[in-house]
Amino acid sequence: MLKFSKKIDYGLILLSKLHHEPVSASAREIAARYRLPAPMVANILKQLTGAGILVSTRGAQGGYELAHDPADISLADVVRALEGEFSLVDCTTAENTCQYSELCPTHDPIQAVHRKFLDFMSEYKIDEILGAAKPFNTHPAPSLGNPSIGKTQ
Amino acid sequence: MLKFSKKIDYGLILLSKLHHEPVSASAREIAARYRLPAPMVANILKQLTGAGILVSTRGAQGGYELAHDPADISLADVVRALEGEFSLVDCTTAENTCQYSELCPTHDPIQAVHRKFLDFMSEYKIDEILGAAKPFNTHPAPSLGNPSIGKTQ
DNA sequence: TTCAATTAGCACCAAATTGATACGGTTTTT
DNA sequence: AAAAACCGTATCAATTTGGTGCTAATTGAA
Repeated sequence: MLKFSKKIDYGLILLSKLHHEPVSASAREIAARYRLPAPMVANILKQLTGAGILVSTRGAQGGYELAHDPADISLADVVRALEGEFSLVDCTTAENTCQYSELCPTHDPIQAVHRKFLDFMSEYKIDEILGAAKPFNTHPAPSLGNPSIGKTQ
Repeated sequence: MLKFSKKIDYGLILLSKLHHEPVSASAREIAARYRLPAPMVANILKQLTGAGILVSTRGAQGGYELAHDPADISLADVVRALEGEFSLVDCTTAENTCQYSELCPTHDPIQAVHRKFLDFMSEYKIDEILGAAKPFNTHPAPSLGNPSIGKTQ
């Protein structure tokens, strides 16, 4: 489906937190603050670190910080870090060239749509997102810790 | 994940076919032509008809045709017809207002991203897609009938 | 008027993906 | 040493997706 996964949803919240409170914060702290599932938060932070978006400090008093200015990180970077190379349809990647591309009547135009989505996300730097985000969350969230309550369909 | 479902992928192929060969075509015919799974094609055509994008004629010699000029049908219409109202995250729809929107630091900016995606898809009329599509497929496709071969990840 | 073609509307199932958890290992500070 | 914290990986349940099947209603044609 055409939807952000929870990982991306959560990931943007975590980046927002790290941007507005630029002190090294541990996974446990952040999870507690936003009442998000702790192991998920840990996994997401690990992936963002692996992708070079965050830097980590190990050991006691360790934690995570932004590795770059948020103006240098695009939405596409975050998506790539958390769910792999963006691909609107399976036949967009070079290694997995669709063997029917010559026959498929919509191959070329769908590639064009793919590129437009990718360009949009690549130009959309997360400082735009984080800048508009509320600085931080004074009240700890209530019982359920899910920022996207209210299932669609 | 941020990806077109097969339904949308197939749906665009079917629309392309109905545009370039504007005679009423049956689900079986189209499925056979593009070597797509027949029941899937039938379901997709039914959904597109229900959404008013196609018109159907029942009975022998029946089939489907485009209901409108492709310049009047947007990518958003097709997505909505085949996988319901577009929603980048769960808390975008009015009925399902996220009860934590006041607390969630990224609620507002993510809504903005959602609207940008929706606007893009609403302005993207499918005549742009179908116009660039190859008129039709002279060779019947080989054995496997999947236009998106080559799985990503 | 009967028959075959075809859409309509379900209900169903299996495979893939996602959301979430667990655990043992390594690094660093105190 | 011990505690805090990250790292890697493996696992598991729930959801979604891709795909199928069946029965009824409709229509054109033999």
